[in-house]
Amino acid sequence: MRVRDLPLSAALVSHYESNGIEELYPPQAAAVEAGVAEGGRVVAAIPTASGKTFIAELAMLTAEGPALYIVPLRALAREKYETFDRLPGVSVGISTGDFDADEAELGDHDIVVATSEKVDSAIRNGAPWVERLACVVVDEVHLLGAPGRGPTLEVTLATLQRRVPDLQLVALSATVDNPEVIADWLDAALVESTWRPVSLRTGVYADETVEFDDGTDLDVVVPPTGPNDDEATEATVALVEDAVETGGQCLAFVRSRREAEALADRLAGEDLSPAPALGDELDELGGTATGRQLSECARTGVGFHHAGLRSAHRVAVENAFRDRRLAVICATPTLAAGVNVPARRVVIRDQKRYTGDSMAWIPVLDVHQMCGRAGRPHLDPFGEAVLVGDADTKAELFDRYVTADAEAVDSQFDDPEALRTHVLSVVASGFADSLDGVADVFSATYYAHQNPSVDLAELVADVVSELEAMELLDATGGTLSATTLGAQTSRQYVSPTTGARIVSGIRTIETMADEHVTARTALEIVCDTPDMHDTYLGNRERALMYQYARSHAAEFTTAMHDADPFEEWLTAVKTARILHEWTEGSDIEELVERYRIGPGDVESRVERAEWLLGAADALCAALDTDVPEFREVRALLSP
DNA sequence: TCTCCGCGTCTTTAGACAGCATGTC
DNA sequence: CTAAAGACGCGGAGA
Repeated sequence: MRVRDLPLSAALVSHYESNGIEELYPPQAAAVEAGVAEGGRVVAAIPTASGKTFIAELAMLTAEGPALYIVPLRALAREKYETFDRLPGVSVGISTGDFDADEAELGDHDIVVATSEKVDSAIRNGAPWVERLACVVVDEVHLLGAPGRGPTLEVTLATLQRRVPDLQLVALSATVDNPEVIADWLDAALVESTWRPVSLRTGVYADETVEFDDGTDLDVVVPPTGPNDDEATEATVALVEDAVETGGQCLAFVRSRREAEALADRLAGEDLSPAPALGDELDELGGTATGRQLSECARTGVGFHHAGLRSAHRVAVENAFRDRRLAVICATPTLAAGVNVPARRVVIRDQKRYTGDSMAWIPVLDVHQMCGRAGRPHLDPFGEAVLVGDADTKAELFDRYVTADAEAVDSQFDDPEALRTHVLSVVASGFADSLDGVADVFSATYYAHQNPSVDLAELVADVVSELEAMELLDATGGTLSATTLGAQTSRQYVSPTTGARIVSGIRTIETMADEHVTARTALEIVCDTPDMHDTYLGNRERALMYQYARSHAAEFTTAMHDADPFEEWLTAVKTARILHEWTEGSDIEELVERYRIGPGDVESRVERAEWLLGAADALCAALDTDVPEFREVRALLSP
């Protein structure tokens, strides 16, 4: 099947042909046969880089009306926006939390790219463009199974389907174990394939040999390891060097941020592919110890990448790798699911990760996503993924990751926090005003599809009484309605728990002496909510933080003897302290040194605090009171 | 007396979505 | 079902 045979305009056909796309890949042809270009609903469970984007474009370009492309990450939204924006005669809009697009004109575009939360929020707040959609494409639908964010996606899709009856839905998934269940839920045809444009061989390293799944072998010379050398690290170094020496780029995945940096330092000593100019450019992005370490490594062609990096540094590393100025990136799993950064070879040194109480195997799906980064279409003759093991683990790694299928995608909707959030939002946005009404909305979720025997009304009833106790919902006379607080909580897009915590904080403030209400008070409230990320509190800092908490006890809305659990509250105090020092003029470098967090962590917490302080201000209005500190601190956060 | 090494113990551990309203130029 | 590696600190041996 050829591009020119598709129902596309001449301009589009020549755009594709001039980019070397003439003949459809087999999965793309299968999607066309399943009807993507004629308004048909399709779920495509196919590997990364096998032409998913083209399938999406086909659906959106042939749909008779505006299209929405839903992604899980802002960085991905920007990447797709740029891709779609290159299509001739197509107007593209973008809507994410950090990107201020003018809402009013969103409906005028042919394609809108948005994160799933942004779409959820738009639906809740009655954005008019939602009703006019003809086509919705969901990227990475397998995230339906992600705790925390999966429920948002399934409610969003359930609501979209109800509000726009003839909507064309196209869902793109990684290869998972139960794509047919997702397809069945969405009433879509399933296209399943493992075909890739660049062949990929996956193997396990042990004893100086990589044994691949296609029966081939690769010998690697690993210099004898000294007493202080880690065997897996030395093997990783050898595998990386081998890839670079034969003209390929390499991604190395490790367990933690610190190890990503350590491996980069180790590889920098090998002087693989000098790029001094890149080091200078990175230096210009501003100095923190992490930034300087990065630029030093980059001079030798080695980069590292993790969420502790400021986003400007992350983007610079991704771009430098794409431009082939970096030969290697040592990364945590950030790079596995983010923007497109393909390499000739992927080396996965660590396959276990700390999960809060013990070391657990990384999910098969995650490892497959990392492996999927191997092989650049049009640039590499093949891709290789290597799991580093040893004689003892080789067989297990093969069974667990090379031969095995990825996990099934299971709904996480019955998580209490998710249920509270969505019951509140359904009522607050006026989609239902009774138990049965809410249950009816939920009957279209993936959860209901997977658990047909669960009594949704019963599930909802429990949640409703919780929300009543939190003063967010009113259920008198059997009719459900959101209280002013509940409406504001839903509109501000904070979780019910966060809303209730802020409200109780505001009430405590009203009982406090004026001189005790300070910036610290506002920050303590906002940092003590589940919507603010925790900041690790080290053992050594604990005593100091305890002292700090005591000396400012009068300013906090939580009495120390009431804090429960105390450790969690002390963690919130640490975050509040960091943010407070930020508002007082400390720069990232000082904070990073003082509190042992990454530059990127400071950045992300400042961002969230802005959002939550805004929500707190809005909740004040709903309570008919005013705490100017919320606005004042917020203004100080963003210089 | 200073330095360095060996060894036992302590510390730390991936990622990252989201809001708004009202008037004014 | 399930931890593991690096940093740190201390004591002792050697220069």
